[in-house]
Amino acid sequence: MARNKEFDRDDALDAAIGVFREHGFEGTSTDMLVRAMKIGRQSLYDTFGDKWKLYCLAVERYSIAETRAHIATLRGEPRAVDGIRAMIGRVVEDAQRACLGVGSICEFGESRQELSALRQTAGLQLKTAAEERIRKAQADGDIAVDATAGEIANFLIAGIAGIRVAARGGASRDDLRSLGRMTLRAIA
Amino acid sequence: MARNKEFDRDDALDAAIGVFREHGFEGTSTDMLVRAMKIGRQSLYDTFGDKWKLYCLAVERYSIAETRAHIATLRGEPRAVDGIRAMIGRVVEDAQRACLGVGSICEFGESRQELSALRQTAGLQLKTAAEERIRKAQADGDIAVDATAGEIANFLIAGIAGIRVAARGGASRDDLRSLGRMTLRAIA
DNA sequence: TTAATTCTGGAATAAACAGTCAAGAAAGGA
DNA sequence: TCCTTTCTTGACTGTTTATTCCAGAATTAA
Repeated sequence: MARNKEFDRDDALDAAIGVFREHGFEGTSTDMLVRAMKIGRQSLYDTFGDKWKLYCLAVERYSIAETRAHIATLRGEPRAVDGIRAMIGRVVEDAQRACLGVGSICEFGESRQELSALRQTAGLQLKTAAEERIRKAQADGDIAVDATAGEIANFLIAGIAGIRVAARGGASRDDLRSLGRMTLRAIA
Repeated sequence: MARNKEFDRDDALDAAIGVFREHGFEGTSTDMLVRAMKIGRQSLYDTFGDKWKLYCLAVERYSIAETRAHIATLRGEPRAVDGIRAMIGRVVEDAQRACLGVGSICEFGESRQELSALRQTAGLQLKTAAEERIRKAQADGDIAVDATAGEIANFLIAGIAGIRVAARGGASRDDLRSLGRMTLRAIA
């Protein structure tokens, strides 16, 4: 069995993610994808099916990576509240690049069940991990106890979306830092 | 000079807004627009130029109306903090329908200066009005004074975006109400 | 009524688009 | 070496798109 150059599927997906997060699904043409992914048109169709399947795979890969990064940051500090701070801090520092999750939510809402299912999986993972750390931080006396961990987790996740929309809308780095600070202040 | 049925330009624009906020610019075809606006294709091009100009006009009209509504709600209560609460409450209750402002930010970011300019105008108006009420509420002793009115205004606006993204992503009414409560709690 | 004007709807156009096809280049296994 | 497989390339197809054109219907002023 002869194996060829056989481009890296994950690298190609990462390139597709880069295009989709900047231009959305409808704003992206297959030509843009082929050029960015540096593969032949036929390889794209052979490997990923069609544009929609590729988009779904891109969103899935992005969600998994982003969720994993959030959770790693969340757990990366011994003190739970510091992990929460770090998660928000990471969002602020990375906010120049558009978020494919937010983009796909805004573009499609709940109209595609494939996307909704993907989001639910990733969202639940993140929320569960966040709740666990929030409960810990509450037990440490570092954040408010007059709201449930679930409420606080949802608030943090919505806060992240708010920061990312603000960034996409042109907010300065200082504005974003201020938003991060306010979001954290809110749960203290 | 003979004047005909002469469809209402604003009604037509409102219909276009309805389509654009649900499907975005790229996801909307001129056929969808013509059908929703209930005007002839030629009338659309005669009256609005082309699809992009129509989109810009739709975003402008939407932004003006939405900003006006925010400010009216903000000022609709004698106590400043109640106006702020009411503004967030209105967002929560109206969040089933996609926001064209958030949609256009996510779809185009800062890549179209026409849109960026529109947004800046509307955003500044809202921020200024919010700051004025925030300062009042601070003077009343109803909200925190350890953050500037500008910071709090930005936080509220980002919070609104976060609530709207959450809603678009399928959050329940109760979740949204909880987000509103948390956002308000944050500035108290 | 008649004339002027405005909207409509379908047809035409030209570009962009997603997706397919087929010939060949590259690369490794036999 | 030759064969098999995989990737590339460019051309091709058929559809969808935005936009324009045009003929006629509707509407109102004179």
